[in-house]
Amino acid sequence: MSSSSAAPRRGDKAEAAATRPSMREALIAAAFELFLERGYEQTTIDDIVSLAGVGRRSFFRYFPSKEDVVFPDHERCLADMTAFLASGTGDEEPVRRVCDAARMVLRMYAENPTFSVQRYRLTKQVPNLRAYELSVVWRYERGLAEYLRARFRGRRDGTLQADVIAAAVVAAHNNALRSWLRSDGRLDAEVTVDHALRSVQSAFGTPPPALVGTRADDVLVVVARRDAPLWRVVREIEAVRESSTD
Amino acid sequence: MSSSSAAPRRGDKAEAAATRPSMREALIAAAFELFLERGYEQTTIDDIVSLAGVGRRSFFRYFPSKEDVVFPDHERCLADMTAFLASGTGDEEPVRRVCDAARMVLRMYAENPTFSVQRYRLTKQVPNLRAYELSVVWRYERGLAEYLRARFRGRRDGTLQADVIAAAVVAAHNNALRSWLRSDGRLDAEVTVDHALRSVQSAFGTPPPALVGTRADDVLVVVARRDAPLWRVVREIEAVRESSTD
DNA sequence: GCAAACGCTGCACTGAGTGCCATCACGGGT
DNA sequence: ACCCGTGATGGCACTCAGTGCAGCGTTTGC
Repeated sequence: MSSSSAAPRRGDKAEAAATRPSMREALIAAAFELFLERGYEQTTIDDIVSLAGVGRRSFFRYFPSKEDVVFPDHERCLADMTAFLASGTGDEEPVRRVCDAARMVLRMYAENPTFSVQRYRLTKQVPNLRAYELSVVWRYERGLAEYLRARFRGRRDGTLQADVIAAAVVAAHNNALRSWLRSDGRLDAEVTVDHALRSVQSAFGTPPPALVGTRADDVLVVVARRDAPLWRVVREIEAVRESSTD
Repeated sequence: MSSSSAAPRRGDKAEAAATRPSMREALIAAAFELFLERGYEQTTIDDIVSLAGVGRRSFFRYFPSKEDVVFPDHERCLADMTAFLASGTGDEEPVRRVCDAARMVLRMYAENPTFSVQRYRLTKQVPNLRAYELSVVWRYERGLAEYLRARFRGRRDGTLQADVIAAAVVAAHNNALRSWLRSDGRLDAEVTVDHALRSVQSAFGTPPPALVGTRADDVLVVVARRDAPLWRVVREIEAVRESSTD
């Protein structure tokens, strides 16, 4: 969604509320038209505003910098994600929660496949845009990390765990996202990201149920319910190993 | 090492090879003097070059952008790290190897504590520099990920695992690095980073040994050597579960 | 109908970054 | 000793992103 979905019909005053930022949309459309035609760096702000038929100063009213026009929806998405994380009751499984937050972000990409692919190709070859994207991704990662830090408060190495898990979730998400963007429609975004996140979730998740761990000399014997979450098993193994080996 | 360690004595022609870029050092010194005195954004290139007593054009001969002068040593460090990763025989434990690479980077920070702390304070409050630092960190992360991808070639979800582990290593490294930079000398850099990396290493390490997994009805029985890397155990469990439950 | 507010525009200015050419120091060759 | 090629430097002019300011037209509230 975001950028190009809303048609920029103008004139009617009743639509002002719904189509308020028609100028914004026009600028985005003009910018991408030129970026795709002659490249990002070969396009100046003047080119964009003259194609959109607006004043140069207006561009910077809607976008603080030239890079921002390429990521028009991330500000809102980031706010959505933060709101989602804050909306919890506090007793959810933290790792699952941040994975769900990542899935939200993916959904935003998946809503506008063609736009996302175009932007991907653009950012892939323009160092400036790549750098900007990194700072965007960093803010997502900070959002996840802050949430986890709060949830892990008091836990040993809580902030370390939080930062590492946030980074792993973002990396998995991006890996899957890029696979999908490169696949040209042959992959399903949700499935791809689910798979990637599941591997992170199983590595770091720390859910509920039961399991028994026993140690005999230099062999470890574990008996677990087949439906036990993998990570619970791992934690039990860890506990047994540390109580003995250390 | 890096910036300010080499004394910029000039004149002797025999030293030309060793002290070649004395101008580079002068520019870095002038830049930091002004950055610390009046701030990064309040300092123009003209201010720097006039303090250093050189022509404006020469600045851009040594630094492609204003941001680069803040990170004068990363280019070399990145090359060192890449060379280190490439220098292996190929039979090292991959995760340990990338952790060692991260330790190399830390050592570069630790060699110039005061410089590193100054830069940290600068980048923390200048968004522009923060963004630039992200792109630097990203290149380190890509270096690690590329190495792991090569080592994991053929493994199921190899690139995914590689990206996630690289991200986790970088996150752990940065978490520890920042703790150290904030600690004002009260922490030991090596110890702090070692601790952080060890937690990642134990979570993702996948070294040598053996393990047996068996399934009986709705119960899973796992027998593993006590020194088996945790992750290897998890992978076996995963394999058994998927082959049955799916 | 008026006034305050808001959105849009143009203009002039700063500062980063680049291309081009003149200059100068140096080392090698004659 | 002289000349010349090379490379490092400096100066100049230019493009372009981004900002502050002032003017102006439209909308909105009273």
